[in-house]
Amino acid sequence: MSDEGQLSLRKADSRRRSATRAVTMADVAQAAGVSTQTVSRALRDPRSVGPDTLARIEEAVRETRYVQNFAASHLASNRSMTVAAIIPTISASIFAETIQGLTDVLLPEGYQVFLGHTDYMAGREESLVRSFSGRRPDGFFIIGTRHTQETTALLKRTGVPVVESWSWTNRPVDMLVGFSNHAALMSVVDHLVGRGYRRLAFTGVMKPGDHRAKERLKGFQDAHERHFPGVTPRVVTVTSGPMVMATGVELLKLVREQHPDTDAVVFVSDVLASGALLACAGMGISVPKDLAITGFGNYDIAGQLTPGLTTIAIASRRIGTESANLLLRRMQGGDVENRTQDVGFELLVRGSA
Amino acid sequence: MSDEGQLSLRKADSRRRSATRAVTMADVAQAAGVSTQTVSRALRDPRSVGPDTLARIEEAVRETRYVQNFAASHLASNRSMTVAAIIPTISASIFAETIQGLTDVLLPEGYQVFLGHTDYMAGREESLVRSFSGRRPDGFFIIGTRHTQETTALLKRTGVPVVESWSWTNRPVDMLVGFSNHAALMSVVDHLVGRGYRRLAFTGVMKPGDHRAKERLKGFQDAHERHFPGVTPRVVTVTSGPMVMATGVELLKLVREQHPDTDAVVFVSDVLASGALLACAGMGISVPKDLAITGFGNYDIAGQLTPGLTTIAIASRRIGTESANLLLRRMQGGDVENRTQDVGFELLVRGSA
DNA sequence: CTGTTAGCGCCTTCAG
DNA sequence: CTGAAGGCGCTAACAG
Repeated sequence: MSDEGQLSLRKADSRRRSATRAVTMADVAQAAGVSTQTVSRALRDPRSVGPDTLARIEEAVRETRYVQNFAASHLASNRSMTVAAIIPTISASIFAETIQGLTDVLLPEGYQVFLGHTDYMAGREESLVRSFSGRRPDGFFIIGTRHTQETTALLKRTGVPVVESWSWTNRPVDMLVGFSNHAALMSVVDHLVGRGYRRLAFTGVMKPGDHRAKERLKGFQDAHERHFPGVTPRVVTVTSGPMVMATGVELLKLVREQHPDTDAVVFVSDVLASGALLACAGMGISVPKDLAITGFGNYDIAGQLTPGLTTIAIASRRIGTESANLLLRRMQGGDVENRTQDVGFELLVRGSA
Repeated sequence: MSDEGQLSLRKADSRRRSATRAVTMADVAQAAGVSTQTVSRALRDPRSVGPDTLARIEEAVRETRYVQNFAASHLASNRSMTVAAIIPTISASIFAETIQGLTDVLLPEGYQVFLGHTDYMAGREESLVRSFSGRRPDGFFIIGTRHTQETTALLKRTGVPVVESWSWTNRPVDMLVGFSNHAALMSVVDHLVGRGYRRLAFTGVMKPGDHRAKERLKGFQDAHERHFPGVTPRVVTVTSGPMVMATGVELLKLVREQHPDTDAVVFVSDVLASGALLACAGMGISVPKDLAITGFGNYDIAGQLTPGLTTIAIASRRIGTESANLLLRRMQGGDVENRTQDVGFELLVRGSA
C-alpha cells in the first residue's frame, strides 16, 4: 500500500530525541501533497478546505495511521480541550451520575474530563487544583462551595470558567449549579414535625472536609430551633468511618443509646438510612410507627425498601449537564446571563416517615 | 512584593499569540538568577541542583506564582504523565472502586488519570481509545478483554503498556489483571446444586457490549450442562434497561412467568438480585425455602439484606491498585515478570442460597 | 482556499 | 553543578 519510507523525511539531526519517530502532521501533509497548515485546518474544520483536498487528506490520515498530538495542539493554540473535575469520591454513585452528565455533554464537543477525588480530605482539594492547573484545563468543575483561600485564589488565577456545585453560596468563585442543603434538611424536619414527630435526632458520618454534611446538620438544627425553641437537638455524629450501610446500623444504635426517646432519625445520607431501615426489622423496631427514618439523595435503594425511604431527591445528573453547558458556552467564548443556577431538591415522602 | 514588570521580559514580537502572557519558566529563571535549565532540573529532581540554588528557585516559584505547563513538558519529553482509563460506566460503584484504587496509586507518582465510559456500547470503546490516543497517555487501563480488531490494533500501536481487567483471556493485548467470570458462575451453580436446587434460572440485563455478562451466562450454561446433561437451562435476559434494583424485580417476575417451577434464580449482578430479594417478601416468596437467589459483585447491600445475599466477591479495589503497579513499573522503564495476574473471586454463602 | 513563517514552553543533548 | 542551543508537533498570523 503506502510506501513506509515516505513517512520519515524529517532531517536526521543529531539533536533528535523522539525515539518513537511517530507519524506527524508533516507526514500526512506530504502524503496528501499539501502543507501542514491545510492538514491542520482540515482536521479542525473539514469544511474549511476544498472537497478533494479534504478527501486526499483523509486518505493520507488513514494510510499513515496518523493520530493527532493534542499536547502540541494545546501548546500552539493555548487550548487544552480538557475540563478538570474534582469530586469528593467516585464511589458514591450519586456524584458518579453528575460526572456522567458532565462528560456526556462535554465529550461530543471534543472536551475530555480529568477526574480527581478528595476523599473528603480538606487539603487534597487544594493540591488537586494545583496539579490540575499544570494541565491548563479550559474549565473547572468542582463539587462544593467551600474551599481554602488559596484554592479560591488558584481557581481565579487560572482565568478559565469554574463551576461549583452540589451546594449553595452567594459568592461563588465564578459560576454555580447547586441547591441548598440547608433548606433541604429544613423541609425534612418540617415534614416530620407535620407528621407529629417531636423527638428528632440527626445522625451521620461527618468527615472534616464534608461541608455539605455540615450544611445539612445546620439545616436540621435551625429548623429544630424554629419548631422547638430552646430545646437542644439530638445530634449523633462520627467524624470518620466508611459511608456504608453497616455504618448506618451502628449510628442507629448509637442514637437509641444516647437518646432512647427518639421518635425520628434524620440521616445525612440514604446509604446510612437504608442500612438502618433494613436493620429495624431485626431489632424489633416498627417503621414508621415506633420510629421514622429519613435519608438524603434518593439512591436507587430508597424506593425499593419496605417501607419506602422518605428522602430528598437531587437532580444529580442534571447538575452535570447544566454545568457542562455553562462551561461550554464560556469556553467557546460566549457569556452566560445567569451565573448561578438553583436545581432545587424534592422531598419524596414514602412510608418510612 | 515582586516587581511585576520583571516578569514580562519576552520580546513583544508582532507574531506573539499567547494573550494570557502567563508566567513561564523563563520568568522563574530570571527571578532566581539562573537559567531555565536549572529551574527545569530543580522542579523535576530537587536534589540535582545546589541547595541554595534550589532555595532561590523555590522562592522565585512562589513569588511569580509559577505553574508548570505540562503540555510543553509533554511535548519536549515525550511523556504525558497521564494514564487513560476506560470503564463501562462510572455509576456502578464496583468499577468506581477499581478506579479509586488505580488513581490512589498513580496520583502520588505524578500520573493523572483520564476517565472515559462506554455505557456498554460496543463502538464507543474504539472511539474512546482513538481520541484518548491523541493525548499520548503513558499507559492504558481498560475493563474488559474483548475489543474490536481495530481497538486492539490501536492499543498495540500506541507502544505504551496496557492493562486489561475484570475478565480473563489467554491472549491479552499486553497485561492482564482479572479473573474468570465463567469460573465464578460455575462455582455459583455448583453451590446451588450442592444445596439441592435443581431448577436453576439465569437472568440479567445483557447489553450487547457487556462481555462479562456473557461470560457469566456461559459459565452458568456450562455448569448446568455438566450437572444436568441435555437439559435446556432456563435463561431469561433483556438486552436493554437500566441496571437498577427495580429491573431485578421485573426480571424475577419474568422468570416466574416463563419458568414457574424455578427453584433458584442466578442474577448477573447484585443490584438486580437485591431488588428481587427485597421484593420477594411482598410477593409471598420465602427465600431460600421457596426460591434461592444469588448475585454477583458483593455490593454493600448484599450483606445487609435478610437473608443475606449469596454472591461472588471480587477484589475490586485491588484490581485497580495491582493494575497501577504493573503500569507504573513499565512506564518507569522496568519490566514485569508476570504480565497476567488472576485476582480470583470468592463465593460468599449467605442466607439467600 | 492554500502556503509561509515563527513561536507556544519546556526538555534533551552537549559543553563547560 | 550549571548553561547554551535547538527541537518536540502543532497552529496563529499574515500573505497570496
